[in-house]
Amino acid sequence: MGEEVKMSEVEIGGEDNADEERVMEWEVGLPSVDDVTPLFQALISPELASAFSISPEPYKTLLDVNRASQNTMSTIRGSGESHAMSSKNNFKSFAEERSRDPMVVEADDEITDRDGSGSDSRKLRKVECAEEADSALRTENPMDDPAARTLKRPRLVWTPQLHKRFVEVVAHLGIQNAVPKTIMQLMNVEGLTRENVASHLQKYRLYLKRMQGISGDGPSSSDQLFPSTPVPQNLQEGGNAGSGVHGNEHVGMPIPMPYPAQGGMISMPMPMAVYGHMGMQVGNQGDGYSNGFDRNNPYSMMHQQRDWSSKNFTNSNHHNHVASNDNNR
DNA sequence: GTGACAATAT
DNA sequence: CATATTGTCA
Repeated sequence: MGEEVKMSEVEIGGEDNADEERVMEWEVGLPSVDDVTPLFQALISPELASAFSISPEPYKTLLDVNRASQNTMSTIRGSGESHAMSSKNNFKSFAEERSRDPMVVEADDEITDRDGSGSDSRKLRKVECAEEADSALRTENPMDDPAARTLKRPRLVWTPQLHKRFVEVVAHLGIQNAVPKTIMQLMNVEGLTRENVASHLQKYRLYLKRMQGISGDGPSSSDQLFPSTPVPQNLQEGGNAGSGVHGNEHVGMPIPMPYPAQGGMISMPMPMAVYGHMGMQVGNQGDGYSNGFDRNNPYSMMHQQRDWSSKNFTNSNHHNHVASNDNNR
């Protein structure tokens, strides 16, 4: 009890950084397949990756961890709410201004080489700095343990990539076999809990139900089940950690992903496709294959609600929720 | 005040 | 495991 009252998030008003309004309806925003088709282009060809022997997840070096934790500020909104706010609202201004500004083109961040050497001058960068500092303030506590396990983990944000992964897995399992536990395992995304999946699955099912109920324009009309996951082209593939090379640590390849995919994308896709912002975390930039979500930290996004349908640009700063790359499974 | 998400409880 | 409820944010 004490002061769980949020200090002044409302009065700040800066919270509206990017999510102006959520349009909802996943289908919305998904143009016709025709529209998206031409846009097709893989960020990095799997073969190319293989050719270069790019490893998805070689190993977690101390450096990585360190870096990750550094960038992994995350506003742990579950536990400590009070302290964080004060300094946060400071850079909030930037966020607000930026997001409101329609011509925010400079947001185009290149993930190519940004180890933070000396190319920081963007406002965004500044924001990051602020966040960083902020997190530092909170994080400098005695517990040096990078894992921060027992702490409540931040709210999971289902990024398009993550969702895509989810859908794929469900598709492969078949709706009938798609149960939280299995899905979670197949997704093989560390940090993802069964609860997370269950919750999302619930929503997903609702979505499916809604779809077939209404309209009937479903893929197969009476046949329930869902879309073959058209999977948006841009983020398509690549997200999969296992490019075939070196099996993952344990468990090994989760999903073979046999499925057709681009060959016959049907219809009724998911919403999360078009929007290409992503200010993904860091941590694996060196790997060279940073494309989609990291199989290690599903939480790499900004704060909480999604703007998937909204403006895609806005790279956003939001807060970074993140939960270190650790999990207590 | 409403809607939506994710988390949590049943 | 599925569903219902709650909490939080925009």
